[in-house]
Amino acid sequence: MGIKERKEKHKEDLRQRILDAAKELFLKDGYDATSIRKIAEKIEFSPTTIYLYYKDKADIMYALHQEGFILLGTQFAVLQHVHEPFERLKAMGRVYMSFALNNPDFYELMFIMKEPIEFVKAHCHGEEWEEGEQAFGALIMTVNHCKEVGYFTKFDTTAFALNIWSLMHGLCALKLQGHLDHMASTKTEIFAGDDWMEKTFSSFVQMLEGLK
Amino acid sequence: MGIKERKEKHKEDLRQRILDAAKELFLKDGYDATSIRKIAEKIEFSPTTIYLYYKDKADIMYALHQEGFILLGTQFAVLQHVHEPFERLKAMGRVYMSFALNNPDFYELMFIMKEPIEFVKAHCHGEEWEEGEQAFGALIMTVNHCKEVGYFTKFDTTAFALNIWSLMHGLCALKLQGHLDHMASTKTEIFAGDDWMEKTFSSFVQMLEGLK
DNA sequence: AAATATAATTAACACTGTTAATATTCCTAA
DNA sequence: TTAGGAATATTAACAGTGTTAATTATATTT
Repeated sequence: MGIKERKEKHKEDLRQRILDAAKELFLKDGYDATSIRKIAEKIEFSPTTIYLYYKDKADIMYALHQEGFILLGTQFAVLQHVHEPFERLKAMGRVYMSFALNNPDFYELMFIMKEPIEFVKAHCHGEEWEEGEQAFGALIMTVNHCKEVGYFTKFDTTAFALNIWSLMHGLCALKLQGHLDHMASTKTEIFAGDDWMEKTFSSFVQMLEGLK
Repeated sequence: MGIKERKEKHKEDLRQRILDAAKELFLKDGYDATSIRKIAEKIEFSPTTIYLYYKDKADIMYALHQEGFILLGTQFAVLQHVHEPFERLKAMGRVYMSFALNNPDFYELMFIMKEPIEFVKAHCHGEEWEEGEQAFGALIMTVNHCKEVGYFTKFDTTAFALNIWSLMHGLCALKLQGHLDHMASTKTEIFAGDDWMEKTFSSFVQMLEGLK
């Protein structure tokens, strides 16, 4: 039955081609401008064909959402080689920030938009979406390691990890949505100099260092 | 020329009626579901009439965005009566959190969505949008007052204020987009109990208290 | 009352996601 | 080899969206 396998492979191929086309459009023009019809045009198929391979637009975007988490996951994975826990924590912050700045569309899809997480809730009830949880798991672990070497000893691990994630996310989100730049350009007397993301992050690190 | 004035007033009235209809739909069904046609139907006018009073949809949403900032501003204004700076800072955090939870659609429009801030950039070049900046100004002032009574003395005021805003925004945004609840429901062993927003905020306050 | 300015409307454009019905292709069994 | 049936792809259509141009109705001024 080699023919059936080839059929299956062909089908899997087309599914991937749809995703690649979607990804290209998405990274170029963003979520809204990535329409089913444009994806179809890119792969030279009829728009409705796409619905034979993906449930709907949210399904396609969820697939990209997953790709994003895998990408962030691989960047986090490298940091497991940094043995000193606090150094690793700082490095994770830097990587998170870089990821957001270098992949703004992915970041938006992964952490800002509602659609993908609602798709998870609606269709992936149960075990799915390990990728996202893994990243948070890595943070929890690192905070615990930090506690072992004397940091944050008075704090609840989960609450502290949420603090860190909230701050990093808030900083990235405010930057990406243009709020930071807007403040810097209107409140010039207070926002002297530039790179306030870096300055804010440094200030946060300084804060954490005081908690040893 | 009393007639001309009445005409002007009538025109201003319709502008307000459009905004009220938009607000009602927006608070009920959110941004996307608030269409020009639905607004028009509500005020019993033709859809295109709306374009005689507002430039486009973003213009209407910017008006609501402003209303949101005025609402938050009034809630902040009350806190000026809290004299002890650190107490005031904590109260501001609580008010910010409550505002986000009680007015999720407003919060999204004000701090999460791109459209309104891009509308500001495109059309309100210059002096406009004091409301938003005022809220941040209040935070800067309070941080400075905290420094005067011995808090955060080693930190740059602007960077520290950005830290606080980032954390509060990140926490609210993660909550509103469903990320917090998702984590709590999948990582049950780590997220025992509930109200992790409150727990995270408490942890943050605990952190700030250590900086005296 | 006629001319003009203002206000509101209809019709249309160019899109969007999505579904039902139809056509085409391909593999299997007689 | 050919007929039947399943899988795949397409066309047509629905119900929307924001927005603009052209047209009509209303009110004001000359």
